[in-house]
Amino acid sequence: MEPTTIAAQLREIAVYFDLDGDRHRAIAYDRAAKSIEAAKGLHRLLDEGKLEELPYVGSSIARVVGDLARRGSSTVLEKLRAKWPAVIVELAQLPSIGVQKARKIHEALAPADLDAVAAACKAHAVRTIPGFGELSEKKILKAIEERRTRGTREIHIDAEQHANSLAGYLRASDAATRVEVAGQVRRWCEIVEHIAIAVETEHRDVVTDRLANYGLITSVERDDTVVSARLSDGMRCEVHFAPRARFGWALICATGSPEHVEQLKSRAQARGVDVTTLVAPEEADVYKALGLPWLPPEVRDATDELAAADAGDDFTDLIELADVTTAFHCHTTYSDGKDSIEAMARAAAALGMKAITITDHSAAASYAGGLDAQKLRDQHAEMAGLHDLPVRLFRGTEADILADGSIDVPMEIVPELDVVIASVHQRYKANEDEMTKRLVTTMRQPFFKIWGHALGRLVLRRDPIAVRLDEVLDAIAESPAAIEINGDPYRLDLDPINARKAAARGIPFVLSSDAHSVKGIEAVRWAVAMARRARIRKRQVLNALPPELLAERIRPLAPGTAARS
DNA sequence: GCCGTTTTCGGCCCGACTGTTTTCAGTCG
Repeated sequence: MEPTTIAAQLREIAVYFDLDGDRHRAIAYDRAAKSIEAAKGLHRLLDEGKLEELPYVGSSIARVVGDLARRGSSTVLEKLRAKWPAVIVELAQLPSIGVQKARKIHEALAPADLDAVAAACKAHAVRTIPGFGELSEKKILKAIEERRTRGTREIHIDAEQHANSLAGYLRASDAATRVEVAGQVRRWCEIVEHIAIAVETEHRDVVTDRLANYGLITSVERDDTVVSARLSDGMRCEVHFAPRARFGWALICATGSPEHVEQLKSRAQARGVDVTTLVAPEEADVYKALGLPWLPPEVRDATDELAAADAGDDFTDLIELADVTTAFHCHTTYSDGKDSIEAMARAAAALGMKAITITDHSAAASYAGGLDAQKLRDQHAEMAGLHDLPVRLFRGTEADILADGSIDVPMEIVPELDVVIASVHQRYKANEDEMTKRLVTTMRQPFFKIWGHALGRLVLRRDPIAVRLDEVLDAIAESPAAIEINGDPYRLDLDPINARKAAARGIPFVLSSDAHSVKGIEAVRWAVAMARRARIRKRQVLNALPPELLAERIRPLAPGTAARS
């Protein structure tokens, strides 16, 4: 079981102790949850019996964590769940409702579930409880309705952990011969609305019983072929079951998108194929029966993938992680990174990279300890002194795009740089006209630059900047420039839909990690996934080139070009 | 339940904000 899953259950236990009125014990579990999440190598600590070395983890919580990790639940949690109705915990986890309000509602109305709470709000029964009024009723109703329609939403990295954790738990069942994570996680959607898992089994009831015992599951609805469950944080979870002969179709259905599946059904009907009875243990067997090549999950978005396949595109030349030669957009201790140049370089090599671009912040990014020309030259001096590194080093900068569209890098130092990334870090809220003009100006700068985390969004946390993107893309297409697909799992920027627009203009890409630590370099896998969703091929990705060719393509000034000031 | 001692039991963050009140309880970061 993954650390985040264990932490979620510790937090659930905290809610119960809060309900019991044991505030301090609740805080202890909350703190332990945070500690478990932050722990490095939790399972190693567990195996070595060293859990209690973690802050806020004592002998009691260590035992609970051990139980959760080994068998997916703990007697403490089971007893507390038996004592308190699920509706209280669900209520307490709604926004603006906490443990106290949840308890008051339960004491006054004893609702069976959230639907009953919603009904009570509509009947104006909640406002009769001391401390509640008209506004509270409206807020609660809204929160319940939002949860019902949307469930909870998670960014990909979080949903992936939840899904892997649940899949691992189901794999331990002897009755499950194959378990695959499917759904939006498998399609690398930036926002995941529900988790989906496909299970190959001849004994569906056995696996369903095991599912119901998973520590994070609060309710299970059994259907014919799909079991729908609710995780304690509100996330919906679908498990698709099929025997071996039908697993291919089950995995396709579980993966989606729903529209893609509908298109396949129509196609099957037109061809007189019954996909539900077809003997097809693998997805490829189903696609083959429909006259199609196996389609990567990333392109199953019901835009034009079937038409493209019919026209001969089998998507085998989409960019892959193994194609990436150069760890792009990496920060070091010179600005706001956590690790040294050498450590970053060795980490890139360990991931199979042949080169790394060191691109610390520029002077305007004072909050991040940005480098001025002198510090940049100091950094270059250190790089020149690093011998016997397993990768080639590129000297770069992630320069701020200033309000007037100029790039915060002194012109006299541009010829000394191997690469310039230009990003917006300030004045995010400029209006659409200003932002468009600013970025068009930036892109038309006469030297080669890469537009970093283009729209500045943080998934589910910050909206993209206001800009007429088409105008900026047109400017890039006519200028020495490329676009970054930033793999930081909180950014994922430029997004796949807009990246397709850029790709259609022939604009080249770099796939970066925006790493601020050695671990951060691995985030390039999200950049690759976003690029695959945008149907980007290996030939369109600059850092899939061998480093010596990459160097020529990204050098800010062509050899012999004088720097202009 | 954890922590840190005044070493084996007492203390555990707090202020802004909101909605409900008429002086405060509860949530959130």
